Amino acid sequence: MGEKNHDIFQAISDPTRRKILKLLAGKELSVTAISEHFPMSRTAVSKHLRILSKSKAVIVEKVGRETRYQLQPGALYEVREWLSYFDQYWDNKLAILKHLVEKEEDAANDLTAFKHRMDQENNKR
Amino acid sequence: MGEKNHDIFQAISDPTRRKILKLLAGKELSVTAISEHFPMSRTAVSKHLRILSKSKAVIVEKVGRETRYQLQPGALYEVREWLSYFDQYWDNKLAILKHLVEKEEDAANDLTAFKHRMDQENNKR
DNA sequence: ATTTCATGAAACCTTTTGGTTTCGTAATAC
DNA sequence: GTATTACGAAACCAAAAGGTTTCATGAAAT
Repeated sequence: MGEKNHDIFQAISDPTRRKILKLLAGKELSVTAISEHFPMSRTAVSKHLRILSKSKAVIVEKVGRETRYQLQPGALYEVREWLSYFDQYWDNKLAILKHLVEKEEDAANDLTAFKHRMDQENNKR
Repeated sequence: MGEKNHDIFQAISDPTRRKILKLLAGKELSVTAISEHFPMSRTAVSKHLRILSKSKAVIVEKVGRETRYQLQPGALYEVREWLSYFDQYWDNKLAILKHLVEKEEDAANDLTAFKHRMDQENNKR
């Protein structure tokens, strides 16, 4: 399986991996704990986790004899960024609007806050 | 190549296909026109187009002897939706900031542009 | 009518992907 | 100390992905 794969798009292209990411949302889980949710071998799940790890979508932490995986949502930023390019071409304006109203108002505020912090970061350099 | 593939995540996992989608943003293009942008055969590009078509990310229109492809951004909604699930875990602002810093100014500019679009959308309401 | 152009279908090839089973090893439990 | 647990590495495999070349066909141009 891909050893040099750092591509987040590739990482989330597999349904099993997408499911793993959702599983890890909020809680840190061990390999065995994760693999219990899937009808495949632990080893197979472990490989998926490696791929997710290479793409920085999760981070690894060794705790005793377990390997705990944790979600790192920041890696999804690249996808979000790519998607946003198409915002202007989105023909289904109602869909966008609905989305914005329901889910992205908070995000907008967060982004504003970021912008501020970014500016501060930039000024330091 | 995948004959029964309807998965938009799979469709956008390939960099060539992502580039094609950007190419098609705004303008309708023929197979030959599209393939001129890539270092591979026209046939290969044609296959990518079929995959994009199966995932509904583009629509086909026959015009005389050419086949014109057109972006259908609505297909990306599923991805957007999936991503939005992680919004709540994104409040790990340091992670995002880290990403931004790593990506330097470009990301910052993109963020600004994003913010702008958000404001515009919000003003419409 | 003939040639040229735009394209898809088919056959083919190599690499990658997603899975398996087996085995080794380090940490914990007994 | 021995057994058990948690895991990864390795070898292997079938299928899918991504590309190629060749050929057939329909539309447009000459």
